[in-house]
Amino acid sequence: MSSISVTDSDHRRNKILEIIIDSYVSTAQPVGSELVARKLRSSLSSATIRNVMVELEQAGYLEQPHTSAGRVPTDQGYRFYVDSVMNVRQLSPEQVRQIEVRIQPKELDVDEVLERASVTLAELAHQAAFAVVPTVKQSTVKQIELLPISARKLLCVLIADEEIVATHVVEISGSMTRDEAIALVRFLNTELVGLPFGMLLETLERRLLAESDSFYYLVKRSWEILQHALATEPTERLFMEGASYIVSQPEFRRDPHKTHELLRWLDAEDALLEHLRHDMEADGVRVHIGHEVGVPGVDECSYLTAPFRLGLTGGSGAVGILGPKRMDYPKMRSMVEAMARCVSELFGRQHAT
Amino acid sequence: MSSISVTDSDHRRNKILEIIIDSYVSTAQPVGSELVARKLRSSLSSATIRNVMVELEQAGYLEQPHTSAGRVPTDQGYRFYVDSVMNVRQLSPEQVRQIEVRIQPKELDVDEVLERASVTLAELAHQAAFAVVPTVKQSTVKQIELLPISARKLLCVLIADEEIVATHVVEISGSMTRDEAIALVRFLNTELVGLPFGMLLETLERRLLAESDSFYYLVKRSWEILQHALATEPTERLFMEGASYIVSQPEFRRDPHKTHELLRWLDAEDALLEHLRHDMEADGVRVHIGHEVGVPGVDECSYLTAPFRLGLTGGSGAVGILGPKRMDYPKMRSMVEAMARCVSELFGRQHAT
DNA sequence: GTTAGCACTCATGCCATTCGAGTGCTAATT
DNA sequence: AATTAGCACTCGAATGGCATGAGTGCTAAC
Repeated sequence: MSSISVTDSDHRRNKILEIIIDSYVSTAQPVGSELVARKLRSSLSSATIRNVMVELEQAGYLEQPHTSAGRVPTDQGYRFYVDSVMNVRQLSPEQVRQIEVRIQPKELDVDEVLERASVTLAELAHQAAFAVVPTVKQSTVKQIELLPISARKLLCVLIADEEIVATHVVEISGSMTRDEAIALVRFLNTELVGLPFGMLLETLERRLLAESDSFYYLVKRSWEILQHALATEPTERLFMEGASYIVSQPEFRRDPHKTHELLRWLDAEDALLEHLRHDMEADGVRVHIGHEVGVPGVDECSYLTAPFRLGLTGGSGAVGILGPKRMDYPKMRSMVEAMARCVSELFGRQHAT
Repeated sequence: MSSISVTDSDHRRNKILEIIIDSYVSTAQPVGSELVARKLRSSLSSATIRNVMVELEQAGYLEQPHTSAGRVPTDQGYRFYVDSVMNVRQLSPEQVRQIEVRIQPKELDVDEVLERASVTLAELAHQAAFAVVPTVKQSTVKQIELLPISARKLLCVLIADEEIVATHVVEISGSMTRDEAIALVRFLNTELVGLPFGMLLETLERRLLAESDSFYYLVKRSWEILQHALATEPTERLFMEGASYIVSQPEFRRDPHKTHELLRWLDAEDALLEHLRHDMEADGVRVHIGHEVGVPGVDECSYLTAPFRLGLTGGSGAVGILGPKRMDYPKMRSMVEAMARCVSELFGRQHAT
């Protein structure tokens, strides 16, 4: 009996929290008890709502900008809402189809797809959107080619399983005959195919130590070339679109300093990637709210990420949305989720054929 | 006699305009006659300065935010200043060396150099900086290679004279034997080398019309492949860095709407490129001030560009700085100029070897 | 041509005031 | 025991009056 009443009152509390957050999200104004009472169909008076609101405030979910104002969700409040209160929506098949159409590339190129993905996400969500793209470095060797382009220069072409391609101009010490080049390519494509790019150098080094290797010279040359090529290859690339959506939000109009801090963070791609790297290995949508983002100046923002994988062997990446903390989480969540699925499927299907 | 007095008074007028602009640039505050009188060593009274200031105002070079405020330069005032008043500085050899060091790439890759160029420019100038990079499409064919990567897919590698490389995965209709591929590559590299990439398709089409061409099949196949490869190849790429510097300027702190408009413009890369395309063909530094930029919302900004060329045959690009109209033009000018020269030399020297 | 002197303008900052949205508390009601 | 009406209270936002002072334009004298 007591348990029933507890869940009942819990349910009501959550409902009220939901109304407050929904309202605050759409108006950016502190929410008063009167308004909640009106939105809540069950005819409770504003006084009762007020009692519940103090509970929610004591629980750390709400706060007041000042004594005579309505309530505003705290970071913890948003967190609880996202984890336990909001009802997760799904995009309609129609909306999903729209995404599919918009990310369809002219040629199946990872970069192109994910550039499109971030643009699409930004436009549909009216928020800043991003995509982290795995490069060859995260994948396994499908093919390696060397094209001589001048006396001392080679073009080293790295092709990963998902047909991600990276090219690097490598300056070689000494000269290289045509036959040598052919032998080298043959060696690379018989010995290294299927290995992760990340382990190539290590593998070759191990073979170098096993001295009497009859391929010693080939192994050494391969190592030199790949060392150069992989050194300048980034592990992932970042696309970012629609930063302008964010600064049009009232919280940033009020406080230009926040805008500056935010843009400084976005300018420093490396710092951003460092944050996103963790999310790429999660296996579902992740939400980071306000201070959770962990960057001092940007506690007014939240971001959501959804990971994807390219084929079975391929590297992993993520798409995401960045906006003010006060954002429509259910909608944003469904969007990044759908986008990640579309990207995965696009390359999964591809991989199957 | 009268001519001497005219130039004299002209000279004084310009000097006063210079002082006003310099002062406004560094403080963002309207400049009063008293302040100018103090900065101008020749002991003229503020009253005289005021008389000159009305002249300058009537000439359209200055304006007053309101009756009881100092003067502020108009767009036309900046324009006159940039064209005729400011004394052009040169960067010290030391500063130039710093730039050279910072843009030195690990491997000689156009993208890498110009990414570094825009980052460097942004950091040194404390302004947003950009670089427009020519792609293969603007250059001439040095080498073309085709690598089969699966039954129906080729990797088409386009190498331009300056060793700019572009790769495209092309899906081919029907199958292609190994011999065919070899013949095709030989054809491409004997018939097309030295031609501008922009004219390849045209050239091939002309040969197709000359029906009895013994290579008919090869020509047709080449056309198909190159058509796909070139279709998705952009003509230029844009690097943009340090947008955060701009929004920290007082004009944007005061008016968040301007910030929004500016970022919207920067978000739309295509529109931006359209603007920059003209400047790339100029043969010196170009300055666009306020409304001259031609974008309704961004009349608080100016940008400078300096073109560069990659080698002799290579495509042209530009580096530039974007900041508030109220910027240190002499300094910015010397910086973009030096940067463009460094980039040109880096590739020029390269090309010579 | 230059300058001292002066009246005039107008944005800015400051203070007092009002206004009202929203609260917390208490006592009455269900 | 939960809900609610009633009410005093708080405090930000908006308003208006007022003093301040920076900077101007004009005039008359140098």
